[in-house]
Amino acid sequence: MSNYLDVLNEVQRKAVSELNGPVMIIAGAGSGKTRVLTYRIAHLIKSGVAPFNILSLTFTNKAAREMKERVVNIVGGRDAQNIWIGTFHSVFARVLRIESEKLGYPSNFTIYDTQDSKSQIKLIIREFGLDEKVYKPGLVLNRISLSKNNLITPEVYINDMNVQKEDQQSAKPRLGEIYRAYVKRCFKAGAMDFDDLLFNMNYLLTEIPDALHKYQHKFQYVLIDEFQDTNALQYSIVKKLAAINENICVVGDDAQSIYAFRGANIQNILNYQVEYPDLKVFRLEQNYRSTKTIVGAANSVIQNNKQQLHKEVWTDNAKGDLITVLKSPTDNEEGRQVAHSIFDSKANRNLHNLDHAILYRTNAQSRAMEEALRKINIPYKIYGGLSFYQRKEVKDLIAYFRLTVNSKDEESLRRVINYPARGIGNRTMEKISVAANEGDRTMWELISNIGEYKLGLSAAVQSKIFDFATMIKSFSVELESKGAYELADIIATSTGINKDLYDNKTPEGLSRYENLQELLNGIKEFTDRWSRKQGEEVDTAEDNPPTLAHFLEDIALLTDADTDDPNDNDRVSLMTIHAAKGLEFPVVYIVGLEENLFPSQLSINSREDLEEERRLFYVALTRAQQKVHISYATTRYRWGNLVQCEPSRFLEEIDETYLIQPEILEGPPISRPMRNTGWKKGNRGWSFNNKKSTDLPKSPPAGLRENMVKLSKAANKKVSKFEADNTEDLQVGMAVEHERFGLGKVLHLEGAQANQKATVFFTEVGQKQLLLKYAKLKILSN
DNA sequence: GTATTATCTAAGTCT
DNA sequence: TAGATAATAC
Repeated sequence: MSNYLDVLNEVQRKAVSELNGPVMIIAGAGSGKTRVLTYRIAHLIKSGVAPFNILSLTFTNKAAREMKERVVNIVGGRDAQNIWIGTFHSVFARVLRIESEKLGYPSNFTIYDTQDSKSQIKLIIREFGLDEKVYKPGLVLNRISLSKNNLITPEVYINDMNVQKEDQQSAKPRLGEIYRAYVKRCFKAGAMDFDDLLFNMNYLLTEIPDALHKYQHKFQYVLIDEFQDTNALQYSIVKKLAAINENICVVGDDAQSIYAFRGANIQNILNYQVEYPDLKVFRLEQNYRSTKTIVGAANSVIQNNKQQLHKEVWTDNAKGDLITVLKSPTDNEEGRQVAHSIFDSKANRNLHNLDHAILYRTNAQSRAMEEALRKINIPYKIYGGLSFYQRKEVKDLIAYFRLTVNSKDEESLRRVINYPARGIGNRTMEKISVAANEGDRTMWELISNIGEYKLGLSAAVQSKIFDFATMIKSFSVELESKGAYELADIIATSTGINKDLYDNKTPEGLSRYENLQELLNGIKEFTDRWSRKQGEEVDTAEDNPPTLAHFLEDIALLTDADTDDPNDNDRVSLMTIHAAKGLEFPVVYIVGLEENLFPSQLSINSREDLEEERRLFYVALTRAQQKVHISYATTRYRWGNLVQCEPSRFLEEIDETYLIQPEILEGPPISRPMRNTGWKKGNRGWSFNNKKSTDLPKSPPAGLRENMVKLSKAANKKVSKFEADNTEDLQVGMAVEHERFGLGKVLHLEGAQANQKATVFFTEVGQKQLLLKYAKLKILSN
C-alpha cells in the first residue's frame, strides 16, 4: 500500500506514517507542508479510518480547497467528499447551523461581515450618546474581537478590574457596555460575526455536554494547518475536540507567525511540547521551493529574532540569482521600475505575467503599482482591498437575500428598506428603532405588523412600510420552492434594484449594473455547480436546486482570493504579504522596504511587534522560487503629503553576499519625458530634486488655480440664463428641458397641484423624479 | 424626503 | 488622495 509514500523524503514519510497520538510537524517554508498533510489524510483513509471521522482545519478557503483536491487525487473522489476539510470559520459555521437551536439561534443565522459589525457598533455608540471620535467603531470592534478571541465574555470584561482600569485610562469607560449591547443585538438579529463562529463553537463544546461528546466521537482525527496562527479561542476548541482520542496533528512554522495582531498566540506552538508530553515532533527542514540564495537570505534575516524554535532550513536547489535592490526617488517611480522590471523578466526568463507577484505591507501601496502596470499594459489582479462582495450594489442585493432568509437581520433591513428610494427615511427608521428597543422587539416584528403598533407614523408611510414588508414576505415564501437563481432574479427585478442601476447611464452606473449582472451570473453558476456535485454523490442525490440560503452560506466566508477566474489568469498578482502566505511565485517583488512602513511605525517600539514584522519579511522572501527583487523609495505620499523615507533596517539584515547592491540610477531609464516627477538634467547627469522646484514657470499655484475654476464656473452659471415655464398644465408625453439634466420626456405624473411630482426620462441622465414646484422645467412640445 | 455638494478625516495586517 | 459624512439645494 505504500508506493504512494515513495515520493516523500524520509522525515516527511515518518511524519505521515505516525498516525496515532499527538504529533507536531515543524515545517520550514517550502518544505512540502501541504504535501505531508494531504498524504497524512490519504494514509489515514487507506489505513481504514472513515473519511467522516477526519477533521482538517486551515485558515483560508484556498488552502482547504487545494488540500481537498490533492486528497482526491490520491484516494479518489468518493472518500474525499466526506472529509471535513475547511477553514475554522466555515467548519464551525456548518456545525453551528446543525446545532443552532441548542444555542437559541435560528439555523439560518446571518453571518455579519466587518462592515455590518462596524455599523451595528456605530448605532450603539450613537444610542449611548457617545462621541464617535472617541469611540471609533473600528477600534471598538477590534477590542471586542480580541476579547472574544481570548474567551472574554462581556460579563467577564465588565467585571475585570484591570480591563476596567485600562479603559478608564484611555477615556473609554463604556467599552464593556458597548460590548454587551453589541452581543445582545447580534443575537437578537439572529446574526453571528466572524468571531462568534469560533466563540459559539467553543460555547457549544463547553456548555452542551451532548454536543461535546458527539463531536469528540465524530472527529477522531484532527489536523491543524498553520498552527502558529491559532489564537486562544481556536486552541481551546481544538483541544476540547481532541481531548478523548488525542489524535491531533498540528503543522506549523513559528517563523511564519504573522497574526499576533489578531490574537494569534505563538506560545501555542512554542509550548505545545509541554502540553503533550508524549508529543512526537518532526522537523521538515529541506526547502524544495527556493534557490540557495533565497533560503540563505531568509535565514540570515530570521536569525535576528530571539524567540524561535530551533530549525535549520536548507535546500539542494541551485544557487540562483542574487537579490536585486531597487531604489527609487518616489513611490510612483518605484511602481514604474517594478513594472518595467516585470516586462524585462518576462522577456529574459521566458515567464508569464502570472509568474510574478508584487507584495507590499499595506493595501494603500497598491495604487502606485497598479498605475504603473496599467501604463505599460501588463494585466494584474489585486487580492484584498475591497472584494467583489463588498461593493455597494452587490451588498445591496445580497442584503435583500439575507433579509429574505433571515428577516431579523437588522443590518440588511436598514440597508435596503429605503433602497431603491421608497419614501421610508431616517426619521421613520428612528421611530421604529426606538420602539423596537423599548418593547424589546426586533425591527422586523414592528415592520411586518406595522398596522398593529402606534408609532406616530402617517398613513402614507405606514402603507409604504406595509408594501415593503409584504414584498419581503412574498420572497420568503418562495425560498424553499424556488431555486437560488430563480428567486434572486425575481428579487433583483421586483425590488427595483435592477431598473435603478440600469437607468443610470454614467460610467460608474454602468459598471454597477454589470456587477449586479455578474452577481446573478455567479448565482447561476453556483446553481449549476451544485447540481453537478449532487449528481456525483452517492446517497444524497437530491434533485432540488440549491436555495438562496445555500448560496449565502457559500459566500459569507469568501474572500477575494477565492474568486479567481480560471479563464483569465495570466496576470501579475498584487497583494499584501499577509495574503501571500502559503503561496509561491517564480519571481517576487517586495516593495516599500522603508522604515515606518515595513517595519510598520506602530511596531518599532516593541520587540515582539518588531519580531512579527521580521517574520512577515521572512514570509515575503520565502514566497519566491527563482528570484527576489526588493524595492524602496526615498520619498512617498502618505495621507496626502510627501514624506522622506529611510531604507528599512531589514535590508541591512540580509547577509550581503546574497545581494546585488542598489543600482545607481543614471536617469529615467526610458526616454519618454517624465511629467512633474522632479527629475532634472544637470551637468553631472540626471538627478532627482524633491524640493519644490522654484524654476520653470508652470501653471499657477494650486490655490489660485482652484479659485479660477470656481470663478469661471460661476460666470458660466450666470450666462446660461434658464427660463422655466409654468408647468401647471404639464402632460404625460410632453418633451421638456431641465436646466441641469437636459432634454427629457414626461413618463408619469402624480400628486396634487402643490406637490405634483413628475417622472421624466432624460436622454442624458436617465429617469428622474422631480417635484414640480422646485424643478424648473421648460416645456418644449406635446 | 431625495440628490447633490462641501467638508472632514484617515491608511495595518484578515476570517 | 478618496471615501464617508454633514450640509444644503431641490
